[in-house]
Amino acid sequence: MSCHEILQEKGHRLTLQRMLVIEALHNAVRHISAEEIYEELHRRHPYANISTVYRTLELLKELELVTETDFGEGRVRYHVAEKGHHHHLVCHSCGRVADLEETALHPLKEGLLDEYGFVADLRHLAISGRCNECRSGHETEPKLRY
Amino acid sequence: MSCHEILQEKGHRLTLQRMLVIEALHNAVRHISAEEIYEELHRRHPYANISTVYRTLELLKELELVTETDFGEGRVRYHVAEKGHHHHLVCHSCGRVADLEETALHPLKEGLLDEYGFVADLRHLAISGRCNECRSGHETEPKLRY
DNA sequence: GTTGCATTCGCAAGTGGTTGCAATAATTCT
DNA sequence: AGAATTATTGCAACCACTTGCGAATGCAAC
Ligand SMILES: [Mn+2]
Ligand SMILES: [Mn+2]
Ligand SMILES: [Zn+2]
Ligand SMILES: [Zn+2]
Repeated sequence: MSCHEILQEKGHRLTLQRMLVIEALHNAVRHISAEEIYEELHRRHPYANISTVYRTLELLKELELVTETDFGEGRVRYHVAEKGHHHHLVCHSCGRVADLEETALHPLKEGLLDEYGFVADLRHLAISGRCNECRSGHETEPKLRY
Repeated sequence: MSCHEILQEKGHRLTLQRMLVIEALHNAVRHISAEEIYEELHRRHPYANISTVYRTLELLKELELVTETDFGEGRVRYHVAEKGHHHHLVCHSCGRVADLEETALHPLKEGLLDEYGFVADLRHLAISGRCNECRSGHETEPKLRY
């Protein structure tokens, strides 16, 4: 079911602002920031305010329609949930961002459940560290791809 | 070796401001915020500015003398590394904060190293989710203990 | 269509944290 | 000790994000 439908079904209004935020999220190639979403929104609706972007993102997060990920940039990035749940390995040395299957964290999730009865909420995580390329001395140019 | 000694050894100056920040960190019972550190600093050095607190914390993080943890409060908390490295389970339902042995994340760390050659930097993590008490319906009063 | 009510929005102010810059303080050199 | 050099600080402005509030909007009842 689409974001639009879920929003309406739960009794939220499908305003132009919200539709444009959702569209920006869907059009994003990878992970998009609030500021980038706002740029899209502002182009087509100049009176819109960035606080509406943040409020819409908050709502979409609550409904689990988007995930929020902190890549350590000083700003956070968003991704529509229906495009898939994966995690990331962020190298603090070269800046490279690698994808990590969601299943890579299943053992941890199960361990916390078995030993602590704790249901961990691990979605769209960014784990920082040092990547294989940097460790083996092949210092390549940092290519940030969020 | 103490924070003071390591700081000086690496050629950093041991100013009154820095000593008071370090003292506040050491006196803290659990995890202390920048604002709380600043209150201590300001009491004994009224001209000091909070940006000095942030800059000192930044320096101590780089030297791996303190760890930073985001408990999801909207502000971040600090802990001197020599008091021990543990992680936390934060319940988003009741607010309870439980300690998690560092070893609980060792399997993940090893898995990432073996399969991706990635050396993950997992220190003083806060994992959010739903705790055992909340899951079993015994809704107790939320006791935040950072 | 008009009225009434709840939701959403724009705006401005606030929060936690960072940064550029000029003044100050510590360290090194003479 | 005094001068030159460098690190550190205080201050103000800024950044990402949040929030209170009054105005606008959407929606349902008449
Ligand atoms: Mn992703
Ligand atoms: Mn801790
Ligand atoms: Zn790397
Ligand atoms: Zn709980």
